[in-house]
Amino acid sequence: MRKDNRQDEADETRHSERPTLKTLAFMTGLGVTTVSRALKDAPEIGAETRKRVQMVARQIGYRPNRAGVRLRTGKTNVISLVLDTEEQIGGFVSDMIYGISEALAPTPYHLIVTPYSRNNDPLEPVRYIVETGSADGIIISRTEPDDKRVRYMSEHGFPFATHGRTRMGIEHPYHDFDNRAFAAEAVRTLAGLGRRRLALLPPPPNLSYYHHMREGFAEALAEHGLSEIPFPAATLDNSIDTIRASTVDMMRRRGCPDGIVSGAGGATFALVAGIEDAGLQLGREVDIVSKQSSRLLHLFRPQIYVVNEDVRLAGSELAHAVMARIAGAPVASLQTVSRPGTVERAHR
Amino acid sequence: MRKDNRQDEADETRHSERPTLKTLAFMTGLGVTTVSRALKDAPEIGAETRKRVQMVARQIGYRPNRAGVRLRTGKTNVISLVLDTEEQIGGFVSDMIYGISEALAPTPYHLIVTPYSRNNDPLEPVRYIVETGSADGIIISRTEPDDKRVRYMSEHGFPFATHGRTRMGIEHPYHDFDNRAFAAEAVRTLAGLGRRRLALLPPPPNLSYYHHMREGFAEALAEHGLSEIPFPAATLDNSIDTIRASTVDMMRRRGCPDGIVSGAGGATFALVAGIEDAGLQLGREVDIVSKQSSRLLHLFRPQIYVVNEDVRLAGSELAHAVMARIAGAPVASLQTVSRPGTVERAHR
DNA sequence: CTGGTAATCTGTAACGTTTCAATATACTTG
DNA sequence: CAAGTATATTGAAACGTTACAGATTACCAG
Repeated sequence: MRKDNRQDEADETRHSERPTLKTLAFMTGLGVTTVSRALKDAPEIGAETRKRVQMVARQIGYRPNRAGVRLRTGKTNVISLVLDTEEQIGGFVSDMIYGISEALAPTPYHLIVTPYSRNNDPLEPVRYIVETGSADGIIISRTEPDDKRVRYMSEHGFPFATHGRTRMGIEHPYHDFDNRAFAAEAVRTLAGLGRRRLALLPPPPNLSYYHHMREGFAEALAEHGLSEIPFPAATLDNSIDTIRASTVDMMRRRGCPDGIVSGAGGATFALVAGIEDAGLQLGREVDIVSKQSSRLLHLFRPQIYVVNEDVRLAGSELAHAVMARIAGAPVASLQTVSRPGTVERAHR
Repeated sequence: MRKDNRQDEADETRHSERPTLKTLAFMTGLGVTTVSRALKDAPEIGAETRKRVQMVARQIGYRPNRAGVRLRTGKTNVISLVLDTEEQIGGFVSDMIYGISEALAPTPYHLIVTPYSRNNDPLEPVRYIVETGSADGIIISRTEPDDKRVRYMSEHGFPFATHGRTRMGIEHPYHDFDNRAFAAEAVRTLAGLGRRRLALLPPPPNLSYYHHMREGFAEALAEHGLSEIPFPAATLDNSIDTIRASTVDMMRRRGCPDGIVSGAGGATFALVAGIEDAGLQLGREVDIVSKQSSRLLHLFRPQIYVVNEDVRLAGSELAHAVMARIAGAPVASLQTVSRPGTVERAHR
């Protein structure tokens, strides 16, 4: 008395429905278990059977039901990108997403975007994902030297990768741009132009790369015996108007900087506007070296010196890192830092 | 002989595990079915029981298991945003995502990003989602007047919303920016400045809003008795270099335009660079009216006249539209067009 | 009282998958 | 040839949820 009989036949009739293991089992005359195993190349399945099953599966376009797998195994095949919704000007989010997508495309993983507002607790979305198991891995950005989220995910053994490094004695996968090298190189460039009094427009001081950038800046400053003019209360996170006003303010003082290093392309727009508001001219009274992820700065003002950051690459690296981590790869192999390219200027 | 007894007790012990309906059933002393129904306010559940269950559920932080729901009901609680990965310069993707996220945040829906390469068939990702049922609804952009994807989803009764309208006799939810009004208003502005020979930098001609923009452009041109100078083979999709080169080419000819309408902020950067390459000056020999989604154009060149498009709003509208469609709302109520704001210029 | 009906509540099955323990078959080996 | 063993295959159970068809109780009309 095979009660399955009834169902197999029913299965046969529902033509338009999506094929399941049961469908395959019926078609091949095998049991569901065998089919399941054959599809994942289990060793205890006969070579011929395996081939036969896989062939039929491909023919009828079988795709494992994600909900079924997820329910049974807990594996979601989802990578979650956790983002803050307070748009940074000219943000690099789209590039990051494209990079991740690119890496995920040939895999069974899907990308889901989990937002949080910067005024809320950044740990919250992470905790939600870990507690509900709604993803297999997480990618975060805006990493801090001592990062709650990193600690939390580490303690819970949850796979993740960070855009940016930490300094908390926890080893974890990351990808980072070498902001130290960038800042140092930027200062050297300005020194080479004869600039002596430099200012830095840095990221907010709670973020890891603030420190890297500052270190590189300070290091090269000392190296060339230059001095720093402090930027009054402005960071890359501020609005265009804030940065612009802050810049005007700074540039109107006596002893204003003759060289500025900017950590992001969007902010540099505001920076330049401020400089010009103050009646100064780029390449004359001041020079700027700026990082950028888009390619617009050279069009904006050809006098700007530019270092490109490939955020798309970062996204791709991060995606590969989380996946490898999920697969159990050792952390040490999943930490990459991309060196900045050379400082470029528009060739007109 | 209640075989469940064993399991209920086991359930009781696994403290750290995530609560399920069974956990709730055990705690309240009710059956799993009752609990399930109580949580969704089914009418056949006693008022007191309902309250009791919901209270306990809230206390212990019960969250329905998505895989369970999905497997049983087919409901994924996922909205998929289908994107092409060929980055348009200064693309608005991040804004769109933020807008969608915003709308989805207070709902059980998650956002998943499904990319496709522009050289591949754009129908493919859509078909994948529909066939595998991996989302409850889809949002697409780069809508064409006769759009395969729209036809496909319509025929399959799959909920979706498009960024941009179609002209194929199929009613469906959409959100669009009134590009016709934008172009017309842009032309009027240029006419008001005494410009007589206008060029349009349009989107690629296969997209719907190409036609809208062209119509508005042509209409206002006729209205003021102005003439069009054709833009040689450039669209908003082209690279910076292409647009720039194309612009130089155009501006060096006799009878070059004295006014240009540009459909996107990113392209306008290239456009301006081209104009200046040709030795012309903005506000003197030429004026530009450009749409933008970021706020950078005024910083770039204060002479540019700008119309802002709120892509974040678009995202939010689209998300609401799909969700409403999923819930069965009539299509007619889910079609919105946002009117452009006034043409602005930097006030220095 | 009897029989009916509304109001509450409940067990079972099913969604598609994988894991476990078991079975059937063929092949060695002493 | 008995007994063990490797090979190939299998059904049942479980993951967490909801739909279905019953069950139990209380109440009311006749």
